[in-house]
Amino acid sequence: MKASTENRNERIWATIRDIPEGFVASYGQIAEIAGIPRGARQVGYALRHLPQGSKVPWYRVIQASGNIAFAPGSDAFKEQSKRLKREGVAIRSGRIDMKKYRWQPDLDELLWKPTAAWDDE
DNA sequence: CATATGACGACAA
DNA sequence: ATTGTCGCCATAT
Repeated sequence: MKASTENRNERIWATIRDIPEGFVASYGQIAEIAGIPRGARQVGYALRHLPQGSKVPWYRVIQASGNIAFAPGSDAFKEQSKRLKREGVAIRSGRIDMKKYRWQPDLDELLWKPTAAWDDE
């Protein structure tokens, strides 16, 4: 099987699982922490392939611009907005204030999961 | 091996 | 603030 591929997605999902409630992260940010610099689109790919019923907080991942990746008005868009608001993340005109809600992992936090940030081999 | 695709991102007009 | 272009990276055909 494609072990490398699955590992990549696993890493991405694991990283997303670390986003604390009430905060969000951009696709690029997740990619970087997961060890795939410039791999924002890969995060999108991984999310799109999320197994049903997974507990990964996919809705905490948004575009770097603060926008939700889904088309405004779409069901997915509504669902994501709903979940975020429920956690206390304010959405103004379909946009989120990154300055305020962007997840900023601490060094300590990263040290707890070294494999997520420093796996190069 | 060549193209097309996409839950992205940075930047120029 | 908006919109269009081009760059990126792994997959799918």
